[in-house]
Amino acid sequence: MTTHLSFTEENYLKTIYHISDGGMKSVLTNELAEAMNTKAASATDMIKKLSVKDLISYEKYYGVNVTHKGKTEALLVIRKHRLWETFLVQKLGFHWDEVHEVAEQLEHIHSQSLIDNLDEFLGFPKIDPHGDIIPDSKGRIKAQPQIALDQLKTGYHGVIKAVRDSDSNLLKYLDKIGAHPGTKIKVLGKEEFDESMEIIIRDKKVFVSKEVSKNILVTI
Amino acid sequence: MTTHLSFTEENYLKTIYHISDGGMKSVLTNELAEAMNTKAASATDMIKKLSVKDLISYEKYYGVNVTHKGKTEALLVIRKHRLWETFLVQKLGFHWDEVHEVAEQLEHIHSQSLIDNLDEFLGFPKIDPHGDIIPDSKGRIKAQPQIALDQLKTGYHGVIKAVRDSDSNLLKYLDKIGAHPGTKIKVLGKEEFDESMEIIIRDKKVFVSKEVSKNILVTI
DNA sequence: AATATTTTTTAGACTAATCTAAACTATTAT
DNA sequence: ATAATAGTTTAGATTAGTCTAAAAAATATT
Repeated sequence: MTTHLSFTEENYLKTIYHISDGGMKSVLTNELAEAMNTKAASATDMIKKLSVKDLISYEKYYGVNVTHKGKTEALLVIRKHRLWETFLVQKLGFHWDEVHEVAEQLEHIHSQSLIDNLDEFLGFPKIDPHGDIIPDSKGRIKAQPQIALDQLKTGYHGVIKAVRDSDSNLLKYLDKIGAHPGTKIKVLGKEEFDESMEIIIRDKKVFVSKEVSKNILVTI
Repeated sequence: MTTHLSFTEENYLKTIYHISDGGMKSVLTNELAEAMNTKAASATDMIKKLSVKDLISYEKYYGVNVTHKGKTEALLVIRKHRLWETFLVQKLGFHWDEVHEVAEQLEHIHSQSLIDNLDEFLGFPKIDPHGDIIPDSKGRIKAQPQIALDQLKTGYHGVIKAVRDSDSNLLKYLDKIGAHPGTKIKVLGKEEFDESMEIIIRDKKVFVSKEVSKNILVTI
């Protein structure tokens, strides 16, 4: 069933899935190269490889995107990543800003029973420490109606659902202001000049920059 | 401190450590190639690489062995392997004959805090599911006075301490006869012609072949 | 001691993933 | 519409790890 992919192939595929917003928009060669920290020439080569394996669709000089098969494979890698992150935080006492790098390695371990047993050991969690939904064992995920905080209108309430970026500094900052998945917030107002916004979080007023607000995903 | 080694370098080094009995005897190129499932030419190349890095000592046309530095590095990989095996059995419900392949992958994850936290999570175990001693975080290991069962004289008692091979079929067989680390045994006699031996284990008489008895490590 | 056999090393080639530099295609601006 | 620019692909090299085949060194046999 599951095509055997190399470490590198899995990483490219996962990245295409992510920067295409789960297959919603196509990805340009340069975008992919930048996201992978390689050069465009390398991205072109890998695009050809993944294309031959029917994991992405690709038309020369235009963007690429995941096929149905590629999407499933990508989600299975993401599933592993998120289960490992959950393990690291819940069982090994890691902080949510420390788990990304290690999970990047662990997600490539190939063993069906390992991931099945890990899932069971963790009690079949639905979300990871950053609030992201963990795909099921078939590589399926139910989209949640989330919007980025910067899209939320003044006066509205919301609940933080997830954090888009896994950058350690961002996560440490969110800790400081008390912004975790599950936390309720309210938008008090926005500044025109820098698009920063004032919000209420745990009864405190906080100003957050556009950089921050666009990385916080909320439901209304 | 820790030299950065590739996946393959770590595997070669670990194998050299193992088949040299922890540095006790030197390893021939062909032996190494066979143990690694590669060809002698590949072994020669890797021997040169590890030699330049001062992990093994090597004189052309003679065997190789680990240096002090190489021994420590090998033991740190073995530490990871054994901690992961312990995790898989104790926490994820794996059986002791199912963990080797997965641990072979997990042992190459590079993260000091991961292994430190795992060790703590497991309660700083001293031995793995096969009875092998887990090296400490500095790559040190205390040799235990163990002998292979086939060396134990008729009439003597012993306690199983570890199993040398991680072959799944051997482990399943040992399960069947009740031979686990900690189990007491007594040698009733040996057959000259095939070197099989009769032992008492959990109050039952069992005949074990030379193949089996040389893979069971005991203390008297 | 000379020859045969075994073992090890070298030489040269292959694959996966990467790079730089050059060539090619598409888009934008005038 | 054509030139300039931006983006993509190709061509050719490089590195790590592997291979086969041939050469070299050590060991065994007579």
